[in-house]
Amino acid sequence: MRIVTWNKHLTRNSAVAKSGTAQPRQETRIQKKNKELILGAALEVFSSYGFRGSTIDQIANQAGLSKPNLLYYFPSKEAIHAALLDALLDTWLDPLRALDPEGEPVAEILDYVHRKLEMSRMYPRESRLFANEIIQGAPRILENLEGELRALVDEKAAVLEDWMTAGKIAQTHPHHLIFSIWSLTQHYADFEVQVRAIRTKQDIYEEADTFLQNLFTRLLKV
Amino acid sequence: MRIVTWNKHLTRNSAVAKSGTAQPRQETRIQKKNKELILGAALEVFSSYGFRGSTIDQIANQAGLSKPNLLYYFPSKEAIHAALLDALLDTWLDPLRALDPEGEPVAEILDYVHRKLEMSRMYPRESRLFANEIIQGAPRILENLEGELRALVDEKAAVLEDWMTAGKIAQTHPHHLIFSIWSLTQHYADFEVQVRAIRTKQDIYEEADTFLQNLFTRLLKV
DNA sequence: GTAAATTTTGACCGAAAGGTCAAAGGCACG
DNA sequence: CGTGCCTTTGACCTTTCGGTCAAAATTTAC
Repeated sequence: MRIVTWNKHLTRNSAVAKSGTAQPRQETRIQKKNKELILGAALEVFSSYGFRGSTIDQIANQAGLSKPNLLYYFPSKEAIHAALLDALLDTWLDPLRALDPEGEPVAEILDYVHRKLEMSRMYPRESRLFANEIIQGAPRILENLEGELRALVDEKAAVLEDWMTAGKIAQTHPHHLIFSIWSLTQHYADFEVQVRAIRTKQDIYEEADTFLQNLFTRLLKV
Repeated sequence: MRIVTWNKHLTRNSAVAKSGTAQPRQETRIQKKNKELILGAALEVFSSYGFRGSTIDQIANQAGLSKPNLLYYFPSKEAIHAALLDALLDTWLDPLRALDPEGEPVAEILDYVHRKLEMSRMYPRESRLFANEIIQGAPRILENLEGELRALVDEKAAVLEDWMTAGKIAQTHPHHLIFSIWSLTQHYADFEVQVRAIRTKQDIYEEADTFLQNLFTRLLKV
């Protein structure tokens, strides 16, 4: 995925003026700090209100910066959003990538479920950021879904299918098996408000883990 | 849930002037037509962009009305949204209400799954309207979630628990069983773009139905 | 310590958004 | 066929929003 870093002020810096070639001068400590600050604030805001529902002022406010100052680091609201999705999309799929074709089938899948649930527990805002984006038609990441994501899923679905053919796990639809893992685990992050409105209990994720491990154990048993 | 119908023009109509009591004059045919038109358009727009991401102009445009004309029927953007959620919340829970304590346990649950999936297939926009609202913290329906919804879920969870105690279905966490049905079925509506990006196939819902029936059959088997 | 570069800010701009209003255009009914 | 209510509209108002800019403040590099 394309990394978005056209810093206005960096394109007219001394490196360019002196050498004529546009080799990006390295980030200053302030730049690094503030970009992280902004992305953190943007995650908070975008995940709560969606792209169109969020304002630059909200993000700047959350980050403790003035609006023009924020726009000094990112050229537009779009750019912040893109940078966030960009950074996230990669790490978000790590649990699925970790599914090992050489491992013990049932354990691999149960591990995947566990890791994915852990992602919901640790990074609910990230989960909601994606959820918001996808519910609203994924205008900014459709390409990635049809490209990278689809390729990865197809690859892993093939692994699952092999396991089924080999009689290591029960026959089901491999793609829908993956969908089911996503939906079940992400539900606890994306619909957290609803879950907590109904089930007022501290350790929701512990209950969920027990429930899901049992569910998939039963589903996969040959 | 409170019904929202303070039509500015109806509060100063002749019925009031003549009798002194505020008995709402019945809706004209034009009012009925246009209100439906507006709610339909609003569903389309709100479900695509969320509340804050949608504009009155978009809705008016979609409905083929001018903005002031739309605001003649509903006093504000808020009011349209409230009316939509209001009407929907009720019917959305019908499948769960239909779960019959006297029925055959496994069949009842499998039917519920089927009905819920059918809702996703027939009313994906309604599903996304809720999803948008809940992901963004459910600011407008939190009360309903903690009230009506929770009561209904608790009631049905008790039924499930009875079935488990009686050995009619396998032991699991009843609340999470309900959550799992919601998440699995709604996923196909809410994340439709993602599902279709990965699985380019016409009859996704047929596949899903087969998959889910199998999943819950296995989960519930004693 | 000073010159150059980086960072921050207040003032400002044009467009879009939610909503109002008065007046005009229809419609229904005696 | 005219009177009174219902419906529609264009013009307008205020606030919010995304973004710019020039100048001031601060850091960095020598």
